[in-house]
Amino acid sequence: MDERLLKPYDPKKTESKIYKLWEKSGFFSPDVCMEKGIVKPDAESFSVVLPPPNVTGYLHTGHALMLVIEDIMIRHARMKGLKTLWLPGTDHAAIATQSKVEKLLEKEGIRKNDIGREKFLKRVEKYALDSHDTIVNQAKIMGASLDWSREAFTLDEKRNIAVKTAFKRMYDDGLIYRGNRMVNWDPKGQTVISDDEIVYEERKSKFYTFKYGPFEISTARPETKFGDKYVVMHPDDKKYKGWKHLQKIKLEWINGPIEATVIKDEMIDMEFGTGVMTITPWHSHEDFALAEKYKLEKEQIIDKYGRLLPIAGEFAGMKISEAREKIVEKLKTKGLLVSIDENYVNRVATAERSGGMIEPQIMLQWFVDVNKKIPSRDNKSLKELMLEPVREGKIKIIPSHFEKVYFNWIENLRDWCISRQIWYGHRIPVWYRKDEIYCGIEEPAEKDWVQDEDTLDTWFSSGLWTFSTLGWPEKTKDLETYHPTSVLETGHDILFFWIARMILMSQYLLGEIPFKNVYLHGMVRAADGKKMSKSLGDKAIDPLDIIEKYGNDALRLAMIIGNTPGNDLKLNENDIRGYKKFANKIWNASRFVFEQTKDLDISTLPSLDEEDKASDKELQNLVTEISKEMNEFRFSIVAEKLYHYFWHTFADIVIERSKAKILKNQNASSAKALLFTHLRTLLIVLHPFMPFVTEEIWSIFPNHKNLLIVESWPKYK
RNA sequence: GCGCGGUUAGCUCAGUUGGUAGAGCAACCCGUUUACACCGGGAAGGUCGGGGGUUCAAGUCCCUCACCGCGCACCA
Repeated sequence: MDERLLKPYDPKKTESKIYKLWEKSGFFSPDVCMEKGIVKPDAESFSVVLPPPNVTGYLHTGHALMLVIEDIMIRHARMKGLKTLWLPGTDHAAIATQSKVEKLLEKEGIRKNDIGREKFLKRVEKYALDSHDTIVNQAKIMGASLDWSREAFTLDEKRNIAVKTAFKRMYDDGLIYRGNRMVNWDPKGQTVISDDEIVYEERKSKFYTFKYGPFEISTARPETKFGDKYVVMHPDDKKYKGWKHLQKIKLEWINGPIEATVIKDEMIDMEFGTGVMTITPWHSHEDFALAEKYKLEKEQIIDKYGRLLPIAGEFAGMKISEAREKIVEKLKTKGLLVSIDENYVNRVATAERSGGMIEPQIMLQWFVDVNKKIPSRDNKSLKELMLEPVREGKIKIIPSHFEKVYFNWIENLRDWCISRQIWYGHRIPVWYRKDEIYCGIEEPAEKDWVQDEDTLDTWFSSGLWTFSTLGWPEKTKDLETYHPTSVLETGHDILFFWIARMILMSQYLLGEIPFKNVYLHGMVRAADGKKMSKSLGDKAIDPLDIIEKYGNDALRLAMIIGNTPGNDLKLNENDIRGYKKFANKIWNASRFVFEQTKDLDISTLPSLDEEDKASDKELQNLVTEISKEMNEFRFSIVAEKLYHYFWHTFADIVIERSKAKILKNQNASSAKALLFTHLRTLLIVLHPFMPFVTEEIWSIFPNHKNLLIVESWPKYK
């Protein structure tokens, strides 16, 4: 009897040892599996790219869930003999990482502008590297069977070439353009952000109504009203039928008399407020659109630091927050204030990362045109290229109801603003010389060219992830073998940010889909249902603490059983404790089997009696069932069935029955053979779910040829 | 406002094409029979959110209402 079996199963002693064994074997790499004859050269491939964790610290329970689900898929595929690649990497996460480091520097009393771009970037890179090391180390503790030999980083040299190549192609095709357009300016982070990076917060604010000539207008933002010289009403509004479109009126406003123009447009909601509003085209998406429609003048009121410009007269230079009440006071003195609603609730746009209040501005930025027809892609637009594969079922989203959400997002999609005024990230590959502009992979050779100061939205490089990691733009063997990837598994919160952008990039640059299946997992919540936030650094449950306490296999089962795609998971310590017992149950059952079968000649197993044949058949049926369910990604149900079968059929029935047979020496050989084959099969099918305890038992298994990680998945009908 | 998801045993949740409800944990009773007390045996527990419909048959399909959660849009 192996000494290890004399004590209860000890995950702590076992897990790191087992992971090292796997790493040493090289089986995480499909190339090694082929060299060693475990995978046939003509085998089908199964590939997954790891959604690269941000290098902003450490892994949380959400990452753990992702690693568990993907590791299960990968281990299963590998055991089925597929050419299996799980490719790791990390994401530089431009804004997220930069603002994290800025906050750290703040504590030292340093601002990034004090030390300059170069020095600051050094600090960020150091931080990113440390985070990377922590993350890789954690992923290993979690048992992820990733092919580390192919590891990538969204901001490394190879990925930079991919980014520049992608940018240039899109630029040459007219899909990337530079223009003055309405963008979301974050005065706190001092950068533009995309529509998707906005978080809306409900806030109670004052809602003022003022006299505006013969009209009354309402606003929550009096400080933007200096330049308002257009007053808009609905053409069908009977209250204002006396006024004509483009009619001029003179009126007294904040800083004296002005001339305003009446605009009649159907965008107005007659029922809201007084049914009349003035517009501020420079600082509102909707007003901008209206101004474009009627070719109205646009004036900037607020600068990029959130201060009022000279147009504000005596208020110029003031911060918005400071100016607001003073402006209201002045209007009141002039007798133009009608009322103040103190209980008005509106949604305030804030920046996801910095928390700053978004100030829409017209700015010169870089955009991706999502509506332009692309000749090289059958005159389809990027929008169409994103819609098509999902609509046609080439890309399957699990659970399928997210397809509707996806379509809805694309239909409302505006051009994607990709330039950012931050330092950390891929620099825009564009150079300027007076009025000339040059876009290229390399810096122009001649003198006097100055590169664009801005960097790219981090999702631009993430969008290339399925193929930039496989060597694109080079035509590599990896790219040919593993792209499109089999599954993209990630949280549903980045459906738009990432999944949509990957489809965009792959469809446009490669003319093929990036992945065949999208498996969306839910958010991991604490037992009380509260969100375990990733960006706030809230370590409600640290996956590593759980592993320390209960072992990896237990955590895995707790994350899989009862967790279906798209639904949130409440992580409950009781469950984890229960699955720790299960790992021990497997351990003890194995001890019994090994004890009872040590005299068994496993080269010629004895035949089974009728009763045992029936049990054997039952297991075969189970294997058939779960094999099908594995292929449909129904991991929750498979894990539950295996748990139940092992405990309540194998342990409670098969083992118990064998005791009597062996004791009485009636059909003892049949019972022993059944114990042996049952345990063997169960260890194999349990392995993707509980890799550590099964691999450890496998190492004690008589006559095992290789590691369990590369053992063949049992045949099924 | 538009859309999506949820509502099943005390708790957490499964339940694939419709065929008279399942698991884990908790609680209850019995048991220390040498793989395992990180255990075994037994019993209990649900008119599947409300209402209506289709069907021989509905947790499962359709309509409707309520509550919870989420996404998107608007907010002068």
